[in-house]
Amino acid sequence: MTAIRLKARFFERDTLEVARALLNQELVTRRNGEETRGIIVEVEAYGGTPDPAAHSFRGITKRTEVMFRSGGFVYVYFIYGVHYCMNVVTEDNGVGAAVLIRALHPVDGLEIMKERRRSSHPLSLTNGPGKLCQAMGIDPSFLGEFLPTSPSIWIEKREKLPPSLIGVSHRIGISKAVEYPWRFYVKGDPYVSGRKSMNR
DNA sequence: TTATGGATCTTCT
DNA sequence: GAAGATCCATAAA
Repeated sequence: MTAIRLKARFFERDTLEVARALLNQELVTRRNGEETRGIIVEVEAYGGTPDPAAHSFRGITKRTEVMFRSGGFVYVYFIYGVHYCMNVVTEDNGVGAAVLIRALHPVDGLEIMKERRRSSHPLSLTNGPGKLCQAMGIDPSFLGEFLPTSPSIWIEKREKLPPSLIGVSHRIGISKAVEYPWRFYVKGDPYVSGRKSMNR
């Protein structure tokens, strides 16, 4: 079966729909001919409807400009002076919504990931937003890339995950609008972020 | 095994 | 000047 890249249409939808649909899709990056691949197993939705926790809440700024583009662009930001996090922009031009990729299940390029992450335990390669960016080589040079056409980053289509396998919870690491059930993850996947023992 | 604090920088107040 | 969509090392129990 040939791999098909997700098109702009996929991302130009309701943010919560896109968030759920992104689970089980395959994220690919290519840097210097080195390819890394991982299945998306955990995401969070931001923006769309009024969302005080989203970077776009206060309107367009230099930092959040990309988030207001049409669906399919890549929004990368630097956080806590240490880590990068990656989002996929959703909905139409001017909305200001995105889906944060929180965890991947690595499937290809494991050796490259281990080098970039300086070895460490296999399970902690991509089980968190900062970690997966490091493992996939995602940095500010990916900011503003367009997934449907970019030569360095894209998402390949896989089977849609049945609702029974999708877990839902509140978002992690924020202090506003904490109660929104906008975090989605693949039930039972060992790469979902969180403390090692919390995998029931 | 769980809890706590440091790292370190961009953006907005 | 302060806080933030995090991670990891270290300390305590």
